[in-house]
Amino acid sequence: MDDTKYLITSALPYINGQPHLGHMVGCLLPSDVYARFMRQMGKDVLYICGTDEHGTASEVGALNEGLSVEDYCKKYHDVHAEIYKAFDLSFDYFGRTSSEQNKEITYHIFEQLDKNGYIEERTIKQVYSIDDQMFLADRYITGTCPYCGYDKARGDQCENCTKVLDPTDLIDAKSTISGSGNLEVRETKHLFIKLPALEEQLKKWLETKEYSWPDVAYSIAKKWLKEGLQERCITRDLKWGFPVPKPGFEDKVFYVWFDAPIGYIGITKQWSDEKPESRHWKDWWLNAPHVKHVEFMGKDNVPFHTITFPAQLLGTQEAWTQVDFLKGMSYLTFNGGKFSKSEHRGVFAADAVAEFPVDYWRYWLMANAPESSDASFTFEAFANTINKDLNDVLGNFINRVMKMTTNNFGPVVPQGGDTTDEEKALFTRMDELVNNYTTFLTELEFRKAFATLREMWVEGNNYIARNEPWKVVKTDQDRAACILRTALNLIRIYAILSAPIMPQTAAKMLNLINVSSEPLGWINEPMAEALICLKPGHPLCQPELLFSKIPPEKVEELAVKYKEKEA
RNA sequence: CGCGGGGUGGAGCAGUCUGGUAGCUCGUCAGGCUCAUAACCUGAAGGUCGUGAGGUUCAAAUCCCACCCCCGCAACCA
Repeated sequence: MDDTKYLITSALPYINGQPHLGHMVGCLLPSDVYARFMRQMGKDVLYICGTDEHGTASEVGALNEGLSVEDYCKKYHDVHAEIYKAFDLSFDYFGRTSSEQNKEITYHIFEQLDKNGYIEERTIKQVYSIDDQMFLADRYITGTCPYCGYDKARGDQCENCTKVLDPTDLIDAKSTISGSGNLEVRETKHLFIKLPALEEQLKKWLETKEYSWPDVAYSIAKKWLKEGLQERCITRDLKWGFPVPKPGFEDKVFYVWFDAPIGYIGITKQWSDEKPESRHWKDWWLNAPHVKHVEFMGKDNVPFHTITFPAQLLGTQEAWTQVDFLKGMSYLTFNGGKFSKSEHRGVFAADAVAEFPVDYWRYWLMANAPESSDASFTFEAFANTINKDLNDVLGNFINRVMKMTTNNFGPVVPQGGDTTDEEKALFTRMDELVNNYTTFLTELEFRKAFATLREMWVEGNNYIARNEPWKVVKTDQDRAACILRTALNLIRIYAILSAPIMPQTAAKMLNLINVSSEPLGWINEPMAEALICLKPGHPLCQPELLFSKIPPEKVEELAVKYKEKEA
């Protein structure tokens, strides 16, 4: 008996701002599809996500909206939660990094690191904004680049000439928060995690992942180690965050990237605290060798999940669950460029669900997921796929089979006829495809998986076209009954296999053929059995269209509306 | 400058690790069918795989070298 438990986490979306399609496809959707798939496979799954709330950006965001940071974060936490619910993300718990539970675990991990000698104090010089009454991260300072004269150079780097800068290099430096030029350099004391001391341990651990992690993830991690790790500052001079529990640092908080990944653990504890009698967070995180941790994230997050967070855990010298498999996604671009909130370019998740059914988005995004390289979203491509794959191939198959059946045999699975070589050929082909599909999903090869799912739909149309039941029914009722019965059984298979990517559509499909969606398992038996599951006489519902096409006018309208094309 | 990823028929991708007559989806064209959402099925045309009359090899999209282009990263933005 397989007692492996699967801990599935999606990178925690940052609280500040609305999630867009890039966020959805970068970690949220793939993790959901995987979690749903694994649950259908009968695995013990815990799927965790939440909002990442600390950092300067929330403080600034709150300031701009005239809210306290607490209220601001609460507000946007709810916004995120609502959107993800609309996208049918099936989190077991959607928590917050600002929770008490996360604070508790962050403190514990910090104290262990400190006790084990992995923390050191350093005094650094940092720019202080007198008018903002706060220290500014280099990013939050702009001025004129001393090398190229670009007047919007940031304190860490000039985007124009790409030179790496020190904020004190800037001419006429200003705070991006208030615009004030009233800045001065002050000394400030901070805590650093001694990553170099953990380098050897980390390297050893990482090497065990060479063949199980995707190339992108492994090579990014290896690059960091190759260049040599540096001590990393884990505290900040901010008000919003967890106060540092160390004498002399009470007025500082932890750096957002210190407590954000710990959030996976803290949120698990939020989950278990709701039902302490039956849920135990430690079963998933501490001394839990049977847990496989699968993480999903965008490629920008990879170093934090492969280097800094694992190092934090290693340094405690406790047996925390580390990442076993990690799926790093590339970026989805909008018409070749970046999604940009400030320029209103791109489609935000909330817009998306207002325009089309969620399953359209889920299907398109996953079938075209940016796995090996960045992918581009355009409404034209989107409409193309929805019209072709969902309407013409899948939707039409279901509709033609349902109508032909009810018109000729009434609303029941027809009786008569025995399986012939035609059906046996179909069984063989479908066995192969289902097997491939399951393997691709297990290995998180999403594009390949959904191309295979589509192939199964095509196979259904193929079977119908070859056997021509509309002709046969005039001469041989029994044979026609067998063909349609087999086709109706295909609908059941399609529903079950489509459920991870299109849960609502899958439920509708099962409704049409009067099959309960509870519990929803996987197809593990051979097709010779699976395709005779619906027996003659089983009642059917009235045919109903599952999808509708996106007309060219709509594509044009949306392209303009979302500035894919200039109006 | 450095690092990572990418550059394959009109579009989007697979194949590259383990070298051996270039594959898939869309689109296009032709045919079939008419049960079905003018949907479905079949077939065809179309590329020599960023560049180099580079290297290795009997053989390179696949290995090596140089260069070009695109995207991203560069550790106090998350």
